[in-house]
Amino acid sequence: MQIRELAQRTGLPPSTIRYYESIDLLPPPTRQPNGYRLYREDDVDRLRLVAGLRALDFSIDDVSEILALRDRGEAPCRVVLDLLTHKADEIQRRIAELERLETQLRQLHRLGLTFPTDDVDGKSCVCHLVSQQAGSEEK
Amino acid sequence: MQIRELAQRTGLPPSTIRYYESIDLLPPPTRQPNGYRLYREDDVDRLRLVAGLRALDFSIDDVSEILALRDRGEAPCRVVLDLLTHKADEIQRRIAELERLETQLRQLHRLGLTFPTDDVDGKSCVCHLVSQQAGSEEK
DNA sequence: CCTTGACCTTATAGTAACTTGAAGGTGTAC
DNA sequence: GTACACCTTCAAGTTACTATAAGGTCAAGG
Repeated sequence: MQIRELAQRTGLPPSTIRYYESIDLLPPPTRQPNGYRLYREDDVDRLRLVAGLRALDFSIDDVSEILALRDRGEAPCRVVLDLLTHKADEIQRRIAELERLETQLRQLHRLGLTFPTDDVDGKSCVCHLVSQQAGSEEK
Repeated sequence: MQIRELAQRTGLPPSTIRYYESIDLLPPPTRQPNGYRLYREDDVDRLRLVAGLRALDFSIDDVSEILALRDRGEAPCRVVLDLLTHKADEIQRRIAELERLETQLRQLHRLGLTFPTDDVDGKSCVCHLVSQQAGSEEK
């Protein structure tokens, strides 16, 4: 099958498939006499695993590692399971962060509404509120 | 004050401050005879506004726009207020997405635990579950 | 035979927002 | 005089692609 069919069966655009090949995530496929890439059925499997992992927000590096295990004949399940937990925890933290952020934004908005919107001296302006965040935070 | 002090008072590393200058987000400061950058008090204010907006996840482009308004003597409050609401809505959507993702990850993990972890044929492996995501989704 | 259109190819650059590294100058303390 | 902590510029690296340019291939229709 040509690259377009592989693309359709995995949900990834051809450009991404070529990109994956260029970074050695996918092995170079055989070529037709005219130079076109020619894929086989198990390329679909492999790429579906990649697409699935990427949809779960795993990094390319994680995906590489999992594919490498798989290529060495080891079952990557244990590793994948660990990564799943890790990733879920990470996302939980990110959600908490974003929730804090959203609260802040809405609060600033409410506060901002109580100020005149054409005050340029910066003292009773929402910008003043925003500025105060800096310096009061660390990471 | 030198760049390090400005950095400490705004919570940004010196490299970021130089970067902001290089993309014209900050005006070039005066220089000491030895070539070192020399900042004034109101540079702290300006950079704190930038840091505050970035901490609220506003893009550099948004920040530029707000600073441009401020520099033209207009109060950016109305614009900032609009952006605040926009951004809060955006974050709300992102949170929903991440929550869906987290649920998926945990579910896969639970499912994965019910499978043998050393099965290489790929049929009863968590990898198989992951692969199935691709093709069944579209965007 | 020629053209149109849908494919395919490679290589290069652009995206966002920085960070890191190289290579070197400056200023002060011991 | 030599560590050391600053400072400087410039270039390249990061992440995961996407977009563009410039061109080759193939089948159908006129």
